Amino acid sequence: MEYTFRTIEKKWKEYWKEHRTFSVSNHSPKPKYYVLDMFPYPSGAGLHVGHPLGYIASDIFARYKRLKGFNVLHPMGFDAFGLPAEQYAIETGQHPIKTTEQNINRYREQLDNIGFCYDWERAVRTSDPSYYKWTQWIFLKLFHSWYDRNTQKARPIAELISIFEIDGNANIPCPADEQICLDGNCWKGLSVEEQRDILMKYRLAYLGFADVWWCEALGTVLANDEVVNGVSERGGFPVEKRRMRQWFLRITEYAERLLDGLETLDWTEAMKEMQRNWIGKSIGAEIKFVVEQASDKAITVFTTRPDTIFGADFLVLAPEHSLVDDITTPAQQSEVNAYREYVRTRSERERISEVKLVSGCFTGSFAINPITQRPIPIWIAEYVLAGYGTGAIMAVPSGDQRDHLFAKHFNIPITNIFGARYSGEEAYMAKEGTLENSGFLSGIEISKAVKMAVDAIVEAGVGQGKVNYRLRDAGFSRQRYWGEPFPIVYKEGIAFAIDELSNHSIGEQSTLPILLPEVESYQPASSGEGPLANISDWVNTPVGQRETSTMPGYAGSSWYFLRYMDPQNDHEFAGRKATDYWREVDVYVGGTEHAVGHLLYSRMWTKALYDLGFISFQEPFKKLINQGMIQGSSRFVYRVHGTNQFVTYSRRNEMQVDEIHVDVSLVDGLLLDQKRFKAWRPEFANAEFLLEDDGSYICGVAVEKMSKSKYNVVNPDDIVAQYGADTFRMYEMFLGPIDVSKPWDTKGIEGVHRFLKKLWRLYVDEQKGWIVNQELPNAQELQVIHRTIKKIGEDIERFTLNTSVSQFMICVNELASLTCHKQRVLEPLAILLAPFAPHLAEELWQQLGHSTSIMDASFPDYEEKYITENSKKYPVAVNGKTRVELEFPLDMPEEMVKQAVLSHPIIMKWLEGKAPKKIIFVKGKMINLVV
RNA sequence: GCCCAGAUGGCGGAAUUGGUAGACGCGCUAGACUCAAAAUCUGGUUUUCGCAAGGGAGUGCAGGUUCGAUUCCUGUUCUGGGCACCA
Repeated sequence: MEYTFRTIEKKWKEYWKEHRTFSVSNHSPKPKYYVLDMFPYPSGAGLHVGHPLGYIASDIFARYKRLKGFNVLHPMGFDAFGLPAEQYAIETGQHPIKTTEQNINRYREQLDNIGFCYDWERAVRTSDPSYYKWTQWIFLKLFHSWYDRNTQKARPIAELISIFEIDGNANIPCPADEQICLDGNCWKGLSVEEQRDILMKYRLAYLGFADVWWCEALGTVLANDEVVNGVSERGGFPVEKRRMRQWFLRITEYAERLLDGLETLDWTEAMKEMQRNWIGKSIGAEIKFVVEQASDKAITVFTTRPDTIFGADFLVLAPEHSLVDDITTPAQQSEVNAYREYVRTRSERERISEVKLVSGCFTGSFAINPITQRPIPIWIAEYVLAGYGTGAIMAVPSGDQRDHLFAKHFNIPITNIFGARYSGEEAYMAKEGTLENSGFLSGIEISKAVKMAVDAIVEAGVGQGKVNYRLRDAGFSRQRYWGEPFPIVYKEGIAFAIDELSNHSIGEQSTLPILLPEVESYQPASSGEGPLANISDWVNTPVGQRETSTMPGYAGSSWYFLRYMDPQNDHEFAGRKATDYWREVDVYVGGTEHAVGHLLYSRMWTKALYDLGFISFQEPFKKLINQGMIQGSSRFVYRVHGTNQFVTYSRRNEMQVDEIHVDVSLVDGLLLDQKRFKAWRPEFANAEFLLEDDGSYICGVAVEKMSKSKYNVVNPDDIVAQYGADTFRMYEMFLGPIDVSKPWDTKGIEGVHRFLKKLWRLYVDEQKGWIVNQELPNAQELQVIHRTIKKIGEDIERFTLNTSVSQFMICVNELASLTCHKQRVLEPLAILLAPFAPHLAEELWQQLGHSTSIMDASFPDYEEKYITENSKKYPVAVNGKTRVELEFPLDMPEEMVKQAVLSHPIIMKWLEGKAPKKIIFVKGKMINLVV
């Protein structure tokens, strides 16, 4: 009997489905374990072999945990809202619901093909009204909440109103505008409009303004992705920034907790570091500079180096800064206007990464340095961003390279406050040494001067110490169709949540979910609003207009892990019993590209839901496993320029050639199938070949991203059809460590396939059939299997699954050479294999005489006594170079070992009669003689 | 530009805590079985000098620490990911 993987895999897939083997209950006496994959966006291209890498790893882990006695939640779903589906709709007129449905079905088939143990009964898709109802619901909770800095938690906005009615905002500074100051009476005297305006400045989901890419020619707002080299990707039209009213999430209030929470997480240090840098906490000071010509106007700068205030030679404002208009002198007005026009065409990335080109513009005004009383010029420049700090800096050219380049370029005189350490050529950026030429700070160590400077600033009443975060509030509006509609209606321009208005007054669509309406066209509205603005029946309600933006992609993905816990619940986003049972995700597997987006937003949503009392934990993902990418391995043919002749790899330099991607399926290793190549595309039908001496055509190779256009995409379905899902799963793991990128090479899969066939032959003989016997294993066999049990268990715990596959190979090679067919060895081996090659393991398990799924077996324990060796073959080195291997019992006294080593002829030869200076003996490791 | 990773044979990779560099597999190669092929099995395979025994070099590059460095430190080059509206 051969290893007939097709029959076996089909049989067990049907068995699992029929017996609901992977259906998970929220009630179990077993301890819980939650294993989650980052859910996919179902693109039209389907899955390629790179996508399932992480899914296979987490599937192995989930199955392992189940064998270890846990009740394992391992769900999958789809992040189904997004730009590509909408783009496709614009191009083809097909409704995103339809194309998304098709794509999801395709993904589902491809995933099922690989034999994952997902509980599909729990599947979610973010574009389902039954799902986005709760995305909208959470948005409303954020809208109805504010962040209490005193208790460091979110609270209902109703409680804020109660406080305002008594004390005003005396103890609750406004996060959006610290100038706002009111007492209880003052609050009560405000109009509803004024009150709501102030409340908006406290809400966790709030309306503000942000710059978006506007493309006049396309009449639409573009995503960063759709802007390439300063023009629209579609059509190449000019784009510019336009300020629009947008929803935001006040994630900045959570900055400190997001930072602190990292300490409790089992994530890689690199991942935590990226989040820390993104949050970007910096400690410094805000300093107020009064404008010389208009003493009622002041510019507040944020600096991390208040100690350098004596070296401040000019101020730089972001070109968008609200004071620019006020301070620009008539003489400079046209230059300032022109410069601001230019900046509107620049992306933030370009603005901050530009190093060669220094640009800026003088406003004509001067500001008074509040400590030195010296007037200094006020400039605007693109390297200062409106959204960071106060949108204004004090430039210290002798202490900051950026400022230094600027001063040199515009011939602004530089004050040296570092003496000889400032070269005049480059700024002195180090925070060591003493300050000079700095008034009362002269001669003071920089480390001490920072605090002294802040004290002086506070004393002078011109500023204060300040902690600043690079983190910005998260833009939450998209001028798009394919996303969650907002449950918001504008009544005379004021935003109301639908639950603040009576059902009657809004008319239809007055309760959650606010359904995404059908549209005629996916083109944006003329105003720059999204396509929803075109549906006047939907937009207009008896009380006012609905919000026409939709929510961004990360809305649905910020909380989906909670929905899996209780996916059918139609009166809560997830029942408290369910969330209390499953709690946070124990292991989350996904790519590092989500390091700061999705992973930060999910953390914030979790904290907000925790604060508001809806869940009992405040971090969503306890342990994070990063998964690398599988790259494509492209193949090239070389066409002689201007002809239809193709020259083989080794001769390509003999003539002028064009390198052309050739479909990898037409190539076996490097060998081109010439016949199929001719049939591939009409223009190659009459191709002629200039071949190697042996008549073969050898292709060129490059490792690139897997993509359709490079003809290097490998579909898992094809691999599964040819080798089986079990081989595919093990091969993906065998390729290398989970977290690094590596190229796909179909050729290599045969080794893994051979291994599974070899393993099969331990159990089944081609002629005799089932050959497992009941003999007792000997010491060697016990050592092999117990070593394997140990290694596989440790590897899975550490997610080093590539070495597990190696260990399986070693184990099978050894058992084969021992001709071991003993049930007591092969039964535990089948269980070890179950997470990796589940179909095959089930088949073996059944034939071993079991009537239930192998998933209900227990992972075997190893016994140290079968593994331990009592002697060690020591490498013996002289001066670090290994000269001989000598075997000694592990319990042999050190002195005796040394004696034996010294009297060994090879060692004596290397010692040349000299006595070694030192003998290093590391028990169980090595011996080194130093001469 | 900034932040975070990575670099080891012809290829994917192993070396878990500073202790035999190249496990395991691919590829290549020699052989067994076969009329032949497939499948399977056995041996060889970092490189260099050498008939061999044996020696030299070697983990991107340049230094350093150490009895000993793929592993730690400093600098540097290249590649990948992210940089706030791709998901």
